[in-house]
Amino acid sequence: MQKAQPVRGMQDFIGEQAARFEHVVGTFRDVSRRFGFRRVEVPVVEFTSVFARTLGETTDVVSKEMYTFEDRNGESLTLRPEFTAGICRAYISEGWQQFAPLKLVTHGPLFRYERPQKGRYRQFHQLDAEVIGSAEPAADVELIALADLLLKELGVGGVTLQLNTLGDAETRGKWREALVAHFSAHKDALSEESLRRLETNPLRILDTKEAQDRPLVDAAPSIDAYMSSEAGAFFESVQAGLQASGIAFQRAAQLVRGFDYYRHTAFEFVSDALGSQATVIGGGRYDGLIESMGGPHTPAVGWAGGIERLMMLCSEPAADALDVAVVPMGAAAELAANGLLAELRAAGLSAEQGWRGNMKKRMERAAKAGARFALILGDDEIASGGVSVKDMASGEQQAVSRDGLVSWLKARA
RNA sequence: GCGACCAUAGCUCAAUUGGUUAGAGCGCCGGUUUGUGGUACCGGAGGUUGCGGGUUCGAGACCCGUUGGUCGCCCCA
Repeated sequence: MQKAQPVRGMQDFIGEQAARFEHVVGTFRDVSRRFGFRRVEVPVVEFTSVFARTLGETTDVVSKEMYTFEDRNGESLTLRPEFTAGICRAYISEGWQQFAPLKLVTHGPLFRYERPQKGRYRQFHQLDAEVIGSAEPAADVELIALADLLLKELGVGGVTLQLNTLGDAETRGKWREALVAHFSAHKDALSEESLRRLETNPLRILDTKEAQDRPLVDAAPSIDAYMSSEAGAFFESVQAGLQASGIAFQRAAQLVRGFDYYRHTAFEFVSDALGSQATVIGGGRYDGLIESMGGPHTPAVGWAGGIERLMMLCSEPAADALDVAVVPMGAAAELAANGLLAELRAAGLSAEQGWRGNMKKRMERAAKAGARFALILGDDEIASGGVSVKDMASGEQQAVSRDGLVSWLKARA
């Protein structure tokens, strides 16, 4: 039999890792609640067409990088590689138009069939925030402010916000044409990679890592020259809103999104500590997506952030402390400990006991569990109707009556 | 899909240019103390050196394959 092992790119978390995961998700819940975002739940599995249609049937992304399989009815299903498409599908099929504008958050596992590397796994986890049904730049500002506060509360340092605009449909189209014309005129100077992108995804040439492309990219036409007055005003408004919110950003002219449904704002919070997988939170406005999926024209903006990447960058969460460890000695005390534990837990205190071993062993377990107090319960205590309470930090020990025990502990724990 | 590096105890790592019964720290279990932890001392369990083949008198070490990991490329929704 094969040795038990996880599927490639899948991870198991325990201890500090699990605590960090919980810390990131818990902070996200808390911060998003303060912004008035509501939780939404959508399936992990969708019809393949939900993702294929929004991503383009022919791209690498669809053909090679999705977990796609046939179910027993021969239907092509896909484990979600992102949140947005599924949420938009739900928006259309559940008639959530009636609730618009919607401020939604969710988090959970996503799946991409890729080669694992630093901060990139086949099953990974993201936080996700979307505003659906609002065309106002204020929605973009609020969404970015949510991400900004989240990073601050997590204590993530060394992150900068990069901001760009892709303009409206008209601006984007003209700019794209100009870029294609520019690069096509200098094909002989382009790297092989960029030549390929010229055919598949010309905007992404701006994102090149090839030094030889640098001069051409720097000389490429700027979107600003093609910006419609409406698109220009929108971008100005977003920038002014960020400034007024006290959120620092950098204009990143090379920051682009390949798909046509992206409009206006594009942004990424980029870390200087994660190697080549540097984006911690990325998002933008996708006014054309829901329409392209067969729904009504619906402006929307959103972002997603990788939980694993945030876990690597956030400050270490405080270890969970245990209020009370019960240390029973003898059969009568072990029996009595059950009632004592029930009482403590019902009162809101965290309490557990060592299930076996002599007193030394149980005290060791109490210390290892991080207990504030050890409650020693033996024949002497049962006879006197009290409990010996040891403060694990100071080592001081005193007798407390059984009747007043819970209130005594609650006052101190 | 491509490239580089890596794989020894539960974990982190040793093992002289290929040489005999593969070691240590931490952790775990037990004891010094059958009613006292965080520090001490003593003892113990735990390895077909990822897996398969090859070279050699002899392989943890060298070669080939394979699986997995790490980092990068492609891609990045």
